[in-house]
Amino acid sequence: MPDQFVFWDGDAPERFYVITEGSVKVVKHSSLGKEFIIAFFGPGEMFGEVAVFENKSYPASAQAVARTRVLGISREDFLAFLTDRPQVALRIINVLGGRLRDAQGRLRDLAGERVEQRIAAVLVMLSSKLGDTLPFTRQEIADMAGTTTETTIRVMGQLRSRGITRSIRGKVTIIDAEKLRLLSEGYPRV
Amino acid sequence: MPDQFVFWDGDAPERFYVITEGSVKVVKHSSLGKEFIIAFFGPGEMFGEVAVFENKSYPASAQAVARTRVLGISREDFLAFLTDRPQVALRIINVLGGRLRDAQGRLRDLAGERVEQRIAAVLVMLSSKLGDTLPFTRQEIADMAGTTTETTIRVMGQLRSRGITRSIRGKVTIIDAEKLRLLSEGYPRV
DNA sequence: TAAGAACCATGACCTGCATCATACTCGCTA
DNA sequence: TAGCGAGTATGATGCAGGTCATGGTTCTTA
Repeated sequence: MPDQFVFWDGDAPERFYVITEGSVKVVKHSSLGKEFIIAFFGPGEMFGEVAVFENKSYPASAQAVARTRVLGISREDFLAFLTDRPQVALRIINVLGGRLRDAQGRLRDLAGERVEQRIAAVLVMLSSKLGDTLPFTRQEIADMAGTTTETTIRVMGQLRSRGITRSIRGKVTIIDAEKLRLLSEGYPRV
Repeated sequence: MPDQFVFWDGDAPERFYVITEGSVKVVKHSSLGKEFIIAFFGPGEMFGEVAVFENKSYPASAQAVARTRVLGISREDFLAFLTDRPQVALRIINVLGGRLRDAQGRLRDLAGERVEQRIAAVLVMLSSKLGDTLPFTRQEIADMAGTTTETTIRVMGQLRSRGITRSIRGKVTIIDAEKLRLLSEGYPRV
């Protein structure tokens, strides 16, 4: 179901999940309740596996967006499955490595760059996974870029007037991917 | 040698490293050259392994602090070593998982919290690895918290006058770990 | 088809923090 | 032991972007 939580930040990690249909956002809340979206996952992707491996409570919450089906796999089952399939372990290392790389890149962006650039970076990142049409509201984009809805609306207004994106209610279309990429890398006015 | 680089952001990943002596900081530079410290590693810890596994160029630079010795391990050697030692692979998954968890926690902090809180979070994180006396300058702490040296100095001045930390030239000592933890979690004035 | 709820948009204001400037202090080494 | 560089400290100033308020528009569902 939309908006239903698969697990909450702090829950004990009974199982991790693979998405068979729909998508899931992983969110963390700041001390004042502000939401920050750590990642979106779609069909075929897994989430929650870090907590399961470490056997520590989930470090974030997972919430379904749209109609979603997930497959839960228990810790024991998976560890047993893993130990005599080294190839799978290597694959997982790769997935984790990729996510770590992503997270660190975003860290740098959040720390050093300014909003316009951060929003551009989020859009680039999303379009690399989802293509040129992104099904997100400004609210959600704001939560991913670590800024406010209002600021995102203003920035996206400029992007539109510069012919870089177009958008209608809940959907953003990237027109000029190249300019967007330049922006995300810090070239001032493209 | 101090300040010497082990590898640079963008280099081809020939090997990854294990520290035998000294320590290493992993840094990324923003588009304007501002430095952001992603992680510090000490003896026994490895770094650069994500790039090696994925066989993509290093996503950040690694720079020695103090006198440091590292052991380099090549991609082929390690993959060969790994494939018939599933336990090692599991161990690596754990290490990566821990780092991912860290990175995501810091992401939320950078996005949602304000400087004082972010600096407190950095100090808490460091002290959990290094104990109560931290060998860092305000400059370095600033680079980890994603702020400026001046701001860090001001904030640390307040922390000192509130009896939470003490510090001399290049060293910070945590007096009241509990208050610091509360601060890092967002309790306003402790 | 009316009413409510999301979403988008814009203006006015204010503040946290970056930036710039200056100066003091400690530790090193020539 | 003088002098220089790195670290620490503090004030003045400016601005990016957060906050608050208000209104319009599209979607939904009763």
